[in-house]
Formats: sequence, C-alpha cells, structure tokens
Amino acid sequence: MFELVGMPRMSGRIFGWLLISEPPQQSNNALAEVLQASKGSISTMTRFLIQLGLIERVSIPGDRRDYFQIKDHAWSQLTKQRLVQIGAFRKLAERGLDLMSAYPPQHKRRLQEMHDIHSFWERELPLLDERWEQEQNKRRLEGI
Amino acid sequence: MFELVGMPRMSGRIFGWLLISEPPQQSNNALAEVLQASKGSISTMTRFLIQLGLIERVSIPGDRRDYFQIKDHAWSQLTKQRLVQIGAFRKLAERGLDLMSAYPPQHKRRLQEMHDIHSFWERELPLLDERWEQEQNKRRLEGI
DNA sequence: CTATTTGTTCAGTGTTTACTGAACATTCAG
DNA sequence: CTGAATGTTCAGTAAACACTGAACAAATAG
Repeated sequence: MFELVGMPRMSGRIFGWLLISEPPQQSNNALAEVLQASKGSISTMTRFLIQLGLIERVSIPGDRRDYFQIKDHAWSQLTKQRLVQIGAFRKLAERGLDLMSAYPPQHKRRLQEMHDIHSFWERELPLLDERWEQEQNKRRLEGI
Repeated sequence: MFELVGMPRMSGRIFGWLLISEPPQQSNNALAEVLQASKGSISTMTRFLIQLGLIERVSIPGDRRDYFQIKDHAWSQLTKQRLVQIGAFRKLAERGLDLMSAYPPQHKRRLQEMHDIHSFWERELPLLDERWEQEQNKRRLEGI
C-alpha cells in the first residue's frame, strides 16, 4: 500500500508492524528481526518516517537503545505533508499566470482553474483536519 | 511536480503543455514535437493520463488525427483517484481489526484510528468536492 | 491497389531506486 | 582502556522504471 502511494516498501513494512506491535515501541533490532531486513535499511527508513512525522523516536530510561513508535496524529501529519504539495502546485499555477499576464483570460482559464482549486484545498483541508481532531476529542471524552 | 507526486515525468510534461497550449487540443505529433519526445512515449503517457481522467481524446471532423485536451473537472478526478487509495487503506485497517477481533481494544487503538480517519476522509472529500463544484458554478453565473 | 499518414506495441538501453552488508562511529559496561 | 552493543553511512547490486526508436497495424487519400 505504501508503495502504491509512492513510498518505499520498507517504510510501509515498518509502519505496518508499528501499527500492531505490542508494545507499540520497537527497537531498531527488533524491527530488523521481525521484518527480516538489514539494519541499514531500518535505519534509513525510520529516519524517513520520522521526517514525514509518522513515527517518533522514544527512549526508555536505563536503556541505550532507540525505540520507535507511531506518533499521535500521524495521519494528520500526512495531511500537512499533502498541503506542502498542494501549495507547490498553487504556486506553480501562480507563476504561470504571472508569465501570461498579457494574455486574454480565456487563454488562461485552465491555469486559473488549477490555481483556484488548489487554493480551495489549501483553505479547506486544514479545516477538515481540525474537525477531525475535534470529533476525536469528543469521542474520547464520551469514552468510546 | 508530477514526478514529486509519483507520476512519470513525461505525463507531467504533456499535462503542463496542455494547460497552456493554444488551441487547448493538441495532436500526438504536435506534442511529440513541442516536447521533443518520442511518439511511443507520447502514446503511452496520453493513455495513462486518460486513464487517470485528467485528459480526453477529441476528434475534429475531417481530420484523421487524435487530439488531446485537459478534461473538464480534471482536478476533481484526482480527488476521485485519491478516494480509491483512501478506501484501500480503510479496508486494510478493517481487515486488520477483523484479524485482531479477539485482542483488547487498547491493543487495536492504532488500527482503529487508521480506520476511523480514512472513513472520515471517505465521507468528507466527496462533500468538499461538491462544494467546490457549486462554488465554481456560482462564479460562472456571476461572470467572474 | 498503393503510398502516406497516424497511432500502438515492444525490445533494448540508460537511469533511478531500494535494499543489503560491511565499514565506521558512538556509547556505555566492566 | 577494552570490548560489546547500538546506530549510521556508503559502496555495490538487483530490480523497476522511463524513454527511445523501430517494427507493426490501421486508416485514408490519390
């Protein structure tokens, strides 16, 4: 599934295991063993997942090893990641419109639409995320 | 930009040109020439873009050539594409929860959250898209 | 029917990518 | 200090991918 959305397969395998592992925090070595992968690949991919904000590194007092676990709000982080892309597309459309400022509006219609929908998403997705967080909080209070 | 979101570079180059070309519809040959790419690659990538719903093939009466142009609502198509992915993630979480039905809820918390947020997105993204379409229609009526 | 234009398929090539395993760096225990 | 455990970096490899160009197929004009 991670491969399908353009991420390294091994990052998906790590994330997948962290979704169900008990305890939720797993060491580099434990990951390498359960996934039958090299330490190098684990090291690279945990760094990658941390950079995306999907997992975090945690320490256990008196234990020198690093542990990894899925971050709270990991999925919201993906939205933030996506917003960066959307912003890039919006800016690209803006640059195009700028370069074509002398052309008739009708000629720029496609670029304008690209700009407008990305602006729309940039405005709405954070609101959607907020609503999700609120809904979550409500549920937790209700003890669901 | 297309490469960044995991699509073939050439598909992005074609789409980019179709965003600004005049006229909006361009033949296979015209694309090959302006992008300095092989006919084979154009043929493959137009098929790819059509499959995504981003462009469409159009005919001009009395002209044997195929022309391509950006589809109306191309960007909404991307949302639909994304919904397929989100649905797949939701189903994956469901399958996990199913397999773990005997485990305590606390152990399944991470999977449950994955499931819930994807359900949320599956419910909300179509609504967002509808709102966008309505806003668009309003603007057009107002002649903006 | 033949020649030309247009489009598709596919083998081959070069590039990119993901992963491994080894070398290296760091931290700590004894 | 030495040695063991842990983590990172990196060269090398195997697989995947994007693209080209040529061969092929289909459609039309003359």
